[in-house]
Amino acid sequence: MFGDQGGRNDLVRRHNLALVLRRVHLAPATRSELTRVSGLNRSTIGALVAELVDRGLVVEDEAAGAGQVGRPSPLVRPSDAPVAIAVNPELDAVTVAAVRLGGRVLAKERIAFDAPPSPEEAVGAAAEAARRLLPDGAGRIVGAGVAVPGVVRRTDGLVRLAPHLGWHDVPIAEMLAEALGVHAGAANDASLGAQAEWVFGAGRGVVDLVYVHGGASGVGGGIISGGVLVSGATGHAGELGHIGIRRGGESDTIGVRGTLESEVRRSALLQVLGLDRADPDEFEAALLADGSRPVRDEVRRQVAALAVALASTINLLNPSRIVLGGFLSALAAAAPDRLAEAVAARALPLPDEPVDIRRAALGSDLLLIGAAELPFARLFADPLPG
Amino acid sequence: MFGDQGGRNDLVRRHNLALVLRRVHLAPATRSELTRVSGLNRSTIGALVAELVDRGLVVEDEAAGAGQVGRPSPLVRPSDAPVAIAVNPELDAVTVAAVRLGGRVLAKERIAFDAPPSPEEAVGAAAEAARRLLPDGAGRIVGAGVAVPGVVRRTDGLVRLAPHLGWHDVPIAEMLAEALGVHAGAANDASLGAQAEWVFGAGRGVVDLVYVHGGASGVGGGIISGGVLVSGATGHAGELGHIGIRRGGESDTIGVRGTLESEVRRSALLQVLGLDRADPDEFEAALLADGSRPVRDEVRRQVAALAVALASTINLLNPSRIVLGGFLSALAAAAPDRLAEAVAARALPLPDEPVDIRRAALGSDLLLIGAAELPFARLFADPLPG
DNA sequence: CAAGATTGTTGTGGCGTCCAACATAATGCC
DNA sequence: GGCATTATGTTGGACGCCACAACAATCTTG
Repeated sequence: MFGDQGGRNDLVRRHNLALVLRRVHLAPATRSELTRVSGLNRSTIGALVAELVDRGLVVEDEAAGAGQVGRPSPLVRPSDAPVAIAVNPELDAVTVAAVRLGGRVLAKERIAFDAPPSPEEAVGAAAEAARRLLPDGAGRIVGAGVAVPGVVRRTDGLVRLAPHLGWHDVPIAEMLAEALGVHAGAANDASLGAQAEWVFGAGRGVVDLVYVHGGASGVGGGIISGGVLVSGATGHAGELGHIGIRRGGESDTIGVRGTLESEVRRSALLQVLGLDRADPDEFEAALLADGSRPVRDEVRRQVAALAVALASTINLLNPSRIVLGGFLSALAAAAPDRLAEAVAARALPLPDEPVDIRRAALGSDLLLIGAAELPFARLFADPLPG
Repeated sequence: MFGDQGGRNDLVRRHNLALVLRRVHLAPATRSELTRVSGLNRSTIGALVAELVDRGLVVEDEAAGAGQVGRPSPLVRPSDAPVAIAVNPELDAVTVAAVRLGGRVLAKERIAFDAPPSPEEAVGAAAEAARRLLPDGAGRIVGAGVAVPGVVRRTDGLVRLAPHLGWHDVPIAEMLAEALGVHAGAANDASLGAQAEWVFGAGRGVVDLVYVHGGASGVGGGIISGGVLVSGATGHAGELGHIGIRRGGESDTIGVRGTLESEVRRSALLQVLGLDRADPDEFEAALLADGSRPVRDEVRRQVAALAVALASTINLLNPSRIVLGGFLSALAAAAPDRLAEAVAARALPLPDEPVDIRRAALGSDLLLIGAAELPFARLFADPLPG
């Protein structure tokens, strides 16, 4: 908690405030629940909650008593006031949302583009949308976060490389902070998706988790180890798409051959399905419905490739759960047993410690919820000035 | 630091004691240096050091003043009294050592075996050796650690699988604790080697590190992320040997084909070198001296395979440094540029953030120093009762 | 409606660190 | 050699934070 620094007493206070706030962010809880999970004294929890209420970060509902004996404990829920601006630039659009604590998407807007938006266009669209989404007094913006389809340096939100957008060394966080007047962060989209699934989705409560996201343009992911997001030295850990799984093969988006991303592609599945484009639900329905030979073969091929990469990841990181998102979720649904068997065949032979492979639980708001976690994480790190 | 628990004042004290002790364990430091790195007050550092001295964990040397203006600051060094027992069972021997804080190997003993030692034999040999290494009053045993060539559950030191020793679900830590009368831990040998290189070797000061160890029986490793050893859900993260890198190929020690361990093998190098067996120095000398075609080809083949696995690991974890130990150190030395280029070709194209690939710095004491870190880590977690 | 149970509230005490003033011990200049 | 300067150890008092205990509040149960 204090890192390499010496701990002072006021840091204890900050830590405990963050603990309560983060817990309430995960899910509303009564004061007595907070007391139990934190191990702190009732009186201390009372003081902490009171301070957070003072700061406008949480609210207390009187209602609670659900048939329990004893004095009812007030339910502590995140306040509606603090709002994070989440931005997700893509090939053909920029999506902007206002997100409340608890991962509640308050309002969302999609601004279409004909060509990939430039950084300036994306920031401009985000700033305008933010003003529309949050008319005066509708909330207090605590920060902003950008989910970028590319390699992002997490420390300062510099987009090192976003091939599909054509961005290269773009200080997107800085630009957005300038435009909005609040602090902004940026990170890889799949890595933020991982965080969202971890906090609110299929990875809830799990401490060692790997999330793998299959997007139209490639495969990415995120790693949570010991309850902490693994960011790596410069913050772009989690690039599962570039795991090497075979010799030769086709090239992926960064020109490397035989990687997960070059073998497991949504476009190849669309092709055998005879579809031009499809939204996630249509895609999955088509994949499950079509039992033709070419589709079965392609699914088998891709599941086998995915299994190699997952097994490598499992042997490397020993997660207790793997969450598959994007089109990988549909791919896994098309052959779940085959996938599980292929993974088990290549992973360490510990049959009584099987890895739990699941489908992502969050829908289209995934990346926006994840992007909002960037400013919220800052809030948790130091709840008071916010 | 406090995990999910609420922080209390006495935990701050414990944290700060551990901070000082761990820092002194890394390298002796003056009190003023401790003040600077911790950010704590002079008076607080004084009190913390005094308490650690009281407990017999550190000592203060009067000498220090190296031409500096001002009152000289006493040098704080780890005490000689606390000793950890380190045990490393292998195919043909059990090595036991007494290790002091600071990673100083006080005494070492190798007990030879004709057949792989059984758990009982290994523990018996360790207990006997410990008595010989530490006659009465030569120190206070703070705990024991076992470096096992196999898959070990870190939480309780259960050997899940050690194929070369023929061990399966052996509670080795428990057995050793029973025999020695102190707490004992156990972990995978390569993972402990990673920790040793991180603390005292080529990974010193680095916060995001991957260590890869090439042993006679296979390839293993360890991951440090954000200054914390990644242990995974059950503590056997770091099995780099079983990363899949190609289709087909030979089987590795757990029967999977086309893994790093099946492609990069010491025995294959020994074979082309025409050697039956060789110690590490002889092996490296022979590899560097022999420029014949078969040797060059085999080195190239293995370097290429290693590069695929390293690049996958880099893309997954974004470490700032990779340390190669065991025979991989010699392999890298035989073709350093080729390795660097092959890795760069498959890693994310960020040429200004190159990964620093280095050879291990610690010698034959690596695993013993790493094993000793297990009990020492416990000591740091709670310095007082120890 | 009373007993029992659980939780919020309040005031006191202990613990750990910071701070400021003072003491100590080196260097550097004369 | 003596004195100013500088850096650090040492000591006592103050502040902040949490635990604890006693009391108050409010529910369920019979």
